[in-house]
Amino acid sequence: MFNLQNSHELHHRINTWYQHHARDLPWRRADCTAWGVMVSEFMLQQTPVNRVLPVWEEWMRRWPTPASLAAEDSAEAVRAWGRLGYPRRAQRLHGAAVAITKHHDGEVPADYDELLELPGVGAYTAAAITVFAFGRRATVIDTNIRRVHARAVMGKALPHKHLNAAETNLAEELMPQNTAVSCVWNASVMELGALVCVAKNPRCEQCPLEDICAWVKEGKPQAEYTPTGQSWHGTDRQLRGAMMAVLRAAHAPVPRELLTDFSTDITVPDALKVPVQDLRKLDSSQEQIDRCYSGLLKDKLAKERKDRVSL
DNA sequence: AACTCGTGGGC
DNA sequence: TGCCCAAGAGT
Repeated sequence: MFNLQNSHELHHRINTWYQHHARDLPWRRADCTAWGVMVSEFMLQQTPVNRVLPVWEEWMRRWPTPASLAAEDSAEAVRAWGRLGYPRRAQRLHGAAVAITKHHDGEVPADYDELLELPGVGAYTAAAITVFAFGRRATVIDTNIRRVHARAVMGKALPHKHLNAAETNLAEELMPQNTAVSCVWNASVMELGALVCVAKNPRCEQCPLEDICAWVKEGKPQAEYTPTGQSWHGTDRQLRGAMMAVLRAAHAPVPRELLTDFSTDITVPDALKVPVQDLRKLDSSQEQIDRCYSGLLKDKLAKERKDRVSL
């Protein structure tokens, strides 16, 4: 394990690397609002930067403040979310905008605990907004940071399956005391994990820590477990994703048949520009279809009458 | 604590 | 090609 007494060496190396290699992302610019940072953090949950960029730009243009989003129906948020995935994030972001408008005078709160109260904001997002939007001192822990810590400090190929107290304690111990330095540190470690210390085929020759990395020192031992893959083909998720595509394209309630009967040819109204090829590839049981249909209603991605569905 | 929730690029 | 995985949150 890396000697924590030398953590200032880590700070200096990684922060210096960041000065030269950080991407110029719009939500990192000085003129980006706290709301802009918040929107980016929601979109970046489990979604790569390159796919977020164009959607974020559109959202900022359309909803420059929490109040402007809160004034819309949540269905518009889900539509504007497009194919980013995990559409409940759009609902939660809309819900957070409503809460900010109602309880925080329309301003994104700067306090960690207040942020945590907002829908869709967990430990990571609350810390990220605290640090990146307000320049306050908080410990940011995401998948990139966990991986860098696991390798450089612990000498492991991957972090534990689930974030635990030991990892959290380590992250807090590694935090620079100085607030301004700590903010750069959080961004730097995350960026290093995103660009260099990546999950597969890490670019160690580009890493500022190569000569002191505990994992490299140990000869890059393999992971102690193999991550369980996320199933997709033939699952409810695939089917629900196809249904969501239909609902996003529709601006009026959709007949149940349009969502559930795609065993043969589907006649889609011209006004409804739907990627039906996604639907036709599916081979789902009626039971599965019903389950997904109910799930959409249950998730309030759809509502009201059960024979017609809308966002 | 373990599962579930979408989507698409990279290898 | 098929599998891996990505700035997590909620239950």
